[in-house]
Order: sequence, then structure tokens, then C-alpha cells
Amino acid sequence: MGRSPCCEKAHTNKGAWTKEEDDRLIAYIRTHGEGCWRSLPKAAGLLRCGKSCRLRWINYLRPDPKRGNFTEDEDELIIKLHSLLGNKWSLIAGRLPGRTDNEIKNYWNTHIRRKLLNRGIDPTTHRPVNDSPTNYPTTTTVTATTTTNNNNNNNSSLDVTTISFANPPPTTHHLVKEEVEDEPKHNSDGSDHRKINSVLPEIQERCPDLNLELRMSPPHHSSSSSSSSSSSSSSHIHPQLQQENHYHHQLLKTGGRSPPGGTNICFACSLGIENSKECSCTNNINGTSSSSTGYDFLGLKTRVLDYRSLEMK
DNA sequence: AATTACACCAACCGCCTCCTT
DNA sequence: GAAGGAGGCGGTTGGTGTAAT
Repeated sequence: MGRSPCCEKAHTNKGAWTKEEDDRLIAYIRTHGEGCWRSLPKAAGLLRCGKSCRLRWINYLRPDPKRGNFTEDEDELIIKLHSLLGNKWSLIAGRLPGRTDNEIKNYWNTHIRRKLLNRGIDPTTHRPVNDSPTNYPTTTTVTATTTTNNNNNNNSSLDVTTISFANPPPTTHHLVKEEVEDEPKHNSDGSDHRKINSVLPEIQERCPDLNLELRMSPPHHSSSSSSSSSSSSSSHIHPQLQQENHYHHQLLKTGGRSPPGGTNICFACSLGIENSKECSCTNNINGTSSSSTGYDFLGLKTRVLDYRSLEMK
């Protein structure tokens, strides 16, 4: 009946981890690296479930510069991401460097929910609490309207498809209003924020409360002129990588907006699942996947599970 | 000072997805 | 293509600390 348990429950410890257990786990992973969580406890001499080891490592033991209180910027970013992604804590965490899904989930449930309720916003729907749900369905009935534009003067004639997932609600939502008010503050560098912004005015007029507008484009080739700064493939990559840290920092300041150059990525990449089979994006070619160079529709880094790239010291 | 209520968060549980055979 | 295993994810629980009465 049912699944076999992931471990021998009768012979495993539960509850809080002791210092000794932590030390053993750290020592083992430092020596052997992550992976094979099922066999890890036995190999490390731990009476713990493999899942428990994984959770302990990811959430608390792995090297991580960021612990402690969330900043106001992070708050707002989480709210925005949650309005777009829902309870996809791992995806949200992937866009908050140094934060874990569990941490964000807990923080959401204890702080942000209350914060939104105090603002008069339903934390689930991100709409005003007194709005009737019958005015605009929140789930399932997704009306995807697509429009295809042949892009002006590009030789590649990029087809950009805009998909609208939300019905137009009757009232203005103040959360989005905040975003609109914030918008001009961060355009001083002349970067390609307009790629998003050019779409936003109409969207926000139609659907000011929940922006699920996604831009889809054909596979982006390195020679495409969509990247205004450079068209050379390999020489184009490294400067972007060099700017990664800068964008990570800008991310929290801007609340996540398009990077300079406005890289086109596929829908899968935009959701941070660029390695999935849904990915039709050629950013993956030559190992330069969008996880290292791409940005999603918020202009946020699409790298997921950043901790994997952390080196053991 | 004692008791109760509340807030926080680490950890567990079960389901889902992906990968391998 | 099917089955099983392993890892990952989201929801939930339970222990602990703190504030309020």
C-alpha cells in the first residue's frame, strides 16, 4: 500500500539537529559534495532521513552570505513575485540570492500576509479584499489572448507574442500603482526598461491588479540585433557575466526590471525552467544557458538553485 | 510572578516530477 | 512505453520564545 518510506523511520532521529549532527553533515558534504541524499546519512554516520539531511543542508548549513531580516526591498520583491508566480517558493527563492524557499515561505506566512492584509489586499489573489471574486475569476479560466507583432526594422523580424492571462478587473489596484510610480525612478541609465514598459501602460490599464503579461519570442540567436549592445556570440557573453553581480544588486533596488540589452528568452526560461524540455530558447547553446545570462520578464535573473554553484571552501 | 496568547521558524510529511532502467 | 527510485517542492505541524493580561 502506498509508497515505500524514503528511509528506515524506526532508526532515524527526528526533531532539532544537534551540533554534532550538523558537524558530521558539513564534514561529509565538504569531502564528498552534495548528491545521493538517500545514501548520505548512512555514509556520514547520521541517523537521519536523507530528505532531512538535504533540507538541513540547503536551509541552514550551506555557505550562504545572507541570513537574518528581510529588507523592505526584498519584501516588495517577494510580493511582486508572488503575485506573478503564486506559492512557487522555490522559483521566488531562485530570484532572491541567498534566500531559501523555506525561509521565504515562512516569512510570507508570518509577515507579508499580515502586511498585505493591513493594506487591504488579499495575499492570495493580490486584489483588494472587498472585491467580489465574481468580478474577475482568479484561477483556472485563463483567457489567453495572443497578439503577434512583426517587429519593425529588425532583419530577423522577431515575432513577439503577448499573452494575457488575466481578465480585466474593474478597479485599480494600489500595489500595481506603486509599481507604476516606482517605474521612472530606475530608467536613468537609458537601459531597455522600455521593453517591458512599452507593454505595461496598456496592460495596467486593462489589468492593473495582476500583471501576468508575458512576452514570448522566437529563439534568440546570438547574431540577432535584439541585443543592441553586441551581436557577437562569445564576445557578447562575457561582459554580461561580468555584469551579473551588478544586476543582482540592481535587482533589489529596482524590484526587477529588464537588463540593458533586453535579452529575449523563451517562456520556459522566463519561468526559470530553462533546462526543461519546454525550453525552446537557443540561449542554451554552447552551455551558455539563460540560467547564466538570461533574465525573465521581470528582468530578474533566471538562475534557479544558486546554491549549487557555490564552491565548497 | 504566573498564566495565556501569539509569533516565529525549523523540520516533517506526502505528493509530484524527473531520470534511469 | 512502463515502472521504480530519487530528489524537489509546498503545505503543515510542533516546539520555543516573547508579549500581553
